[in-house]
Amino acid sequence: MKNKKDENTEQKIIDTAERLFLEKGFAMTSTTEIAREVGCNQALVHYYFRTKEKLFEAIFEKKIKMFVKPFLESKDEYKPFEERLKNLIENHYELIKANPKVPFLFLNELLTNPVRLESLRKKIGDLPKMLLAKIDEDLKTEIKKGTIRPMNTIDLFISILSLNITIFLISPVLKNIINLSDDELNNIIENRKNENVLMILRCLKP
Amino acid sequence: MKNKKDENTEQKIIDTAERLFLEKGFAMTSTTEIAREVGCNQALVHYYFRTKEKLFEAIFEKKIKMFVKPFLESKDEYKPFEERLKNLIENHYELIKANPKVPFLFLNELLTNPVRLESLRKKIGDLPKMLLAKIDEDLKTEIKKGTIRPMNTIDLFISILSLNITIFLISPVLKNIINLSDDELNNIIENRKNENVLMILRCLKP
DNA sequence: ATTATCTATAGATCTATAGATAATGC
DNA sequence: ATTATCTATAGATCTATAGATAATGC
Repeated sequence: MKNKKDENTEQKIIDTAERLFLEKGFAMTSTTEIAREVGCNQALVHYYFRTKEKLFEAIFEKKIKMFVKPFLESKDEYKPFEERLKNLIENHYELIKANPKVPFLFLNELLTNPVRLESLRKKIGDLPKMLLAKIDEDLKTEIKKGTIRPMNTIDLFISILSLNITIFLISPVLKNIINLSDDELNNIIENRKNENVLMILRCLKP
Repeated sequence: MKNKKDENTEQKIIDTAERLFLEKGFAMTSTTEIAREVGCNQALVHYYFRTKEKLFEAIFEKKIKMFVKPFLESKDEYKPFEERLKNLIENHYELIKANPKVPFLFLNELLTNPVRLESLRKKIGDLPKMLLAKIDEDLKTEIKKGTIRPMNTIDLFISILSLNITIFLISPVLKNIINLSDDELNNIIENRKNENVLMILRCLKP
């Protein structure tokens, strides 16, 4: 699993760094440790990526793109609002499920490093506002029609994000503290997608 | 604000350490930095607390107790289930609102340091399971009565936690990325308590 | 020739402690 | 006398680079 046999060293470094950064964050991962796990010497990590910061940024940016991309490819535009919303929630959930440690990485690095937050803002610019505005339009139309209770788009957004990310943020802690088996945890995770959709759709009702 | 004039040095060290640990986590805060901000030399931090780890643990434990305590003092037992639940959500929300950086501290330290997670588990033991069991009893009764749809207690718990913590976890990021003013952010935070109660109560309906 | 890998090391932390000196309490 | 504070320093990292050597591509 870890070593696709003929992976070159540069790729091995990226993969190992990604794994360690996701596990422990930037600050707690040293280039020495990355090199040790790759099985090369520490200087080689710097040969390929010059600095630990640049190595991290390459990985961080890849993850950001992975999480932004699906929201740019908007489809289903002809379907009714509720169905589009359901798809949005489910796709978002599946994306996180496939990358369960990414939410913590984003949170950790954006909260502890103001420079990183600032550079993210510069990179994505108005994108979040535009996406929100798009949903806002839809929502306002539905509210006018009376099919949805009056509410702010930002609140809807926060509700979805809250429900979708938290289970993945806390699952290692939950597993340990409540003493859950792998199966029990998987059941919970499996079940939550529907639970989240249900909660959001119900909360929209007038 | 920062210096209650005649605070002694030991207390100043605790307060400063708490502030820095909450801001940047254990790993990214050095005893050198704590001392610098306190205005003493670095050796003094170790004089009072011997190790950085012990200093952190003192603070961490205080925060854990602060968050566990309200759930041990269960009152309102005569009131109807929905009202008790509403109070629980609101009290939990207010507690986090008063300590908005604590959720990140817990998450960060419990996820990146397995030893800390293990020692927390040992300390609080069966408590979480017992609290869940208590809610479970209530919930089962209500489900039997038909006042609440069939659902798992753990899912209810996760929903509440998700909705209550996330806004505080993400607010610095949100503020920057969506470019919110302090007032706008405060409005959102003010509004979410009701929003969360509404969502949870609605999701319980049969 | 060029690229990949290694050894060695400078320079910057950081934690923790030893031992000296100043302040305080009796 | 005891407690609080300081200076100095050992020892352990860690990042980044210089310069040597091995492997590869033409």
